[in-house]
Amino acid sequence: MPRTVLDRDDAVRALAGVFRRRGFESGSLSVIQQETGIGRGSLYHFFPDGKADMARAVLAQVRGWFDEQVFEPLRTAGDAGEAVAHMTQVVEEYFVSRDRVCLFAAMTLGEEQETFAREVRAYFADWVDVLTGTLHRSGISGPDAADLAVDAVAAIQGGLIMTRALDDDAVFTGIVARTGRRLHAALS
Amino acid sequence: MPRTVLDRDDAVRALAGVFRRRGFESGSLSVIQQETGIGRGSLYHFFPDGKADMARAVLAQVRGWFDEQVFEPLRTAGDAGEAVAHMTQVVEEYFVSRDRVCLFAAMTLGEEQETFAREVRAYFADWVDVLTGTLHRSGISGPDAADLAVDAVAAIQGGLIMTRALDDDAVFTGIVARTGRRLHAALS
DNA sequence: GTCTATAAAGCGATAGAC
DNA sequence: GTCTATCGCTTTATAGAC
Repeated sequence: MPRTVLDRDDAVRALAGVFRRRGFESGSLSVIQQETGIGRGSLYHFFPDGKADMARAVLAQVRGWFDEQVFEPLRTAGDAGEAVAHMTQVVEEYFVSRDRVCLFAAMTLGEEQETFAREVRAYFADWVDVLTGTLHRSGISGPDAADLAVDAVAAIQGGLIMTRALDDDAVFTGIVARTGRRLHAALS
Repeated sequence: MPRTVLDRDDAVRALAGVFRRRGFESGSLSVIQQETGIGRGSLYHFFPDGKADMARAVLAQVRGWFDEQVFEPLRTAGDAGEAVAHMTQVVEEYFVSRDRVCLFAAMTLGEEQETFAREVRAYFADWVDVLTGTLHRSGISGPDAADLAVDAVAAIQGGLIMTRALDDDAVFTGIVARTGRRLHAALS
């Protein structure tokens, strides 16, 4: 028996995978144990409050990734067109390589909705706000920029649903490409 | 104690409400019993195979509603502009009055994904196909019509996620309005 | 930090009376 | 068609050895 010793970050990454594949409710501790190879003891050592702690940690890790890779580049971008191109590229890679599931979107359904309402709202509000800012700084009016930003984030999220439903990655990549094109057209 | 006697359709409607509010996995039989007022006995009388039967029945009822109210009007429409306006109007009313949850979209996550993959795929594929047909018949090229249709359905689904996440109905109604406008612009 | 055993509660599903 | 009682199983969470 290997009895591997790992740190909390490894556990969080493994948990994120399980939650994406099985959902938060369905991903029982037995399943988590099997699919991650982490025993009950370790799980409760890292996450004393159980599943709620695990979900919190996973969401925080996703949030951190978006802060670094998506939100901050949009905030500090010189050229809005490049920033939008960068956003669509990294977002597409991110979701395609992670089972086409957005864990924050998943948290808008079911019981866990209320538990993580604050974090979920902040994630989407910040994404929209920071994209609105990028568009606005390059000359688009406030209201137009806000509409374009909401529509873009919604398109990406809807694209994830459609690509899972139709079981076809091209649906998502097509939607992301056209979303980028629409933003680009508004910038010129 | 009332001991109300009801038929299967009443039960299906009540179940749909519970599944929209709590999710399919979280909606346990105890919760279903409490929130619908239907006892375990009645539930298993109407749905002998248990929760899977209940989910199947609820999805079938939603599918029937969309066939009548959305898909068929799009198929038989004379004027594409009117048909699109009708679609956006009834779809907006439907989801706003039903907790901003699309049960088919909810079924693209978690365990139940595989169980209902066929029905989920058919729902979204038919919606996209029938809308593509409406746009194509009014002169839009095949590929363009298909892209517009996928984008429109994705926008609506993404709009539901965003409106739940931001807890603001105006987000959904705004997205639906602009989606209708975009389709309308393509038709002129 | 990891393991196993186990407690306590909740789950879906069934049986049989009414 | 509805009710209640109950079975068997799985769940989350804990305890204590290593």
